[in-house]
Parts: sequence; structure tokens; C-alpha cells
Amino acid sequence: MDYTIKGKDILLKQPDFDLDQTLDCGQAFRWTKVDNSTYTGFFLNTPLTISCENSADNVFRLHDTSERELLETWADYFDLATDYGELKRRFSEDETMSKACSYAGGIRILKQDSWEALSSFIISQNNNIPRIKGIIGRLCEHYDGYPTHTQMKDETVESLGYLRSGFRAKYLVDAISKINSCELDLKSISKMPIDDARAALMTIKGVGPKVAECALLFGMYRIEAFPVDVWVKRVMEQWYPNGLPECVKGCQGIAQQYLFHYIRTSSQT
DNA sequence: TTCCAGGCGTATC
DNA sequence: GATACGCATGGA
Repeated sequence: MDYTIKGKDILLKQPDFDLDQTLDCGQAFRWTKVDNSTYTGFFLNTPLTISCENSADNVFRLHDTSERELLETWADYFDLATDYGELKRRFSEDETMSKACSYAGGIRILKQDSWEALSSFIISQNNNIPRIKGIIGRLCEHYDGYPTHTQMKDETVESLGYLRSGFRAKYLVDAISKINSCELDLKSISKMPIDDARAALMTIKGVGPKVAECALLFGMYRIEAFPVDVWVKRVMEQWYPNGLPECVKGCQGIAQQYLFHYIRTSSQT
């Protein structure tokens, strides 16, 4: 990792990293763009303001943080140990993947908290990104930060009414109940074989294949998980009617993120 | 106004 | 097991 300390800030040199493509691409819902090159957001309840200092040199400024916080939190959250350049070279053996990788080469998978990812993607179903952000924003405002499932233990459909999350409130309540009763344990699910992990998550009402896959990919860093939403379904029909290419094997989740961004922003409907 | 959104549960065959 | 339909809400 290449960084220098500048007073209360840290300058990080990091290739294959674009803030718009990573923080505003529908994998996390608590990053806010505050100006053309700057985002503010959180990992759990640790805040960060990060800006692109020099896009040509891939330099980023992490505002008002510490070396310790960088090493203990942000290096992991931004998946800095993974060589995305190497991954993109591998993926680019396939023509469509090659286009997707060069279209948005600064995508990274964020290693989010498992409960936050699971609950966020429960909220995401049959919903659009601005409204997902609105619901999560109201939740975090109410709790002064993203609540743990333990903090939410007494919530009911009625008490969650202020979220205006519609039919999804009952699904949140079921997830909270199954986790707090220890019927499900997210930490052990994260280590299960992928089929078992998926099946365990899908015992929650409102968690189907798509939400389970997103919880695995974005909340448990299971990069072999492959969420298929309406957009990725279009990708599969258009380019991969016979399945994904061999070169993405084992990292389908990361490939999916390039493809999702590619079709969603290039088709521009 | 109507359509749609990082889907899923349920009914029906 | 496949397919059709309703679902809360709000932006376009």
C-alpha cells in the first residue's frame, strides 16, 4: 500500500480505483457525493470523507483519519489488497468483459458489514436506488448510525412505519428475529459452502436468490456469488446465453459488478 | 397518467 | 417446476 501522512489527512496512491464507480454504483447506499471529487460515508459507524486528489496519478485524500484507521478499517473496506489490474487482465480474455472492464475500470468491491448488506438488499428489492438511499437514510437518522440487528430487536412493522419501506418492513422484522434468536448466525453463514450459505439466508422471508447473492457478495466478500437482477439478466440474454466465460470463474461477483455498471450506464434508458 | 425500480411470496396449473 | 400476479412507495 502506497500512502503518505499529511497532517490529519492521508494521501493514498491506488490504481484501479474510481470513487463514482465504486461508491455510487448500487453496491453501498450510504455514500454521499458532496462535491465533484468528494464523497462522505461510513463503514459501520466510522465516518470518512474521501476525495480524488489527482485522477491522473490515482491519488486520493482520506480526510481527518489516522494511519491506524487506514490499516485497520479502510484498507480492508476498499479491498486494497486485491490486485484489480490483474483481475481485469484475466477477465479481458473475453470480449464483452474486456469492454466492461475498460468502460469502468475503477470499480472495486466494498467489504461491507454483513448485517448492513443483508438488510440494505432486503430494502432494495423491486425498488430504485434513490429511494433505497432514502429509506436507509431515515433508518440511520433514527438510530444515529446504521443500527445492528441487536439494536433493532424490538422493531415491528408498525414501529418501522417511518421508513416508508412498504412491504419490505415485514421482511426486515423476520431477518431481525431470525438473527437475534440465533436461528441464523451471519458469521457462520459467511464461512459455509456457497450453496448452504445461500439456502440459510433464503430461510428469511423476503430473501430470495438475488438478495441472498448480494448479501454474500457485498456483506461477506464471497466473490463467487453472482447476483442476477433485471440488468444482469439483460447482459446474460444478450451476450452470454450459454453461461459465463471461463476467465471469470471463481470471481463472478467482481465480473458481475463490471457488467452491471456497463449495461446500466451505457444503455442509459 | 402510467411505468418502473439491484425481487419475492403466493396461488395455480 | 413453471408461470402469473400483487405488492408499497415515489421518481420519471
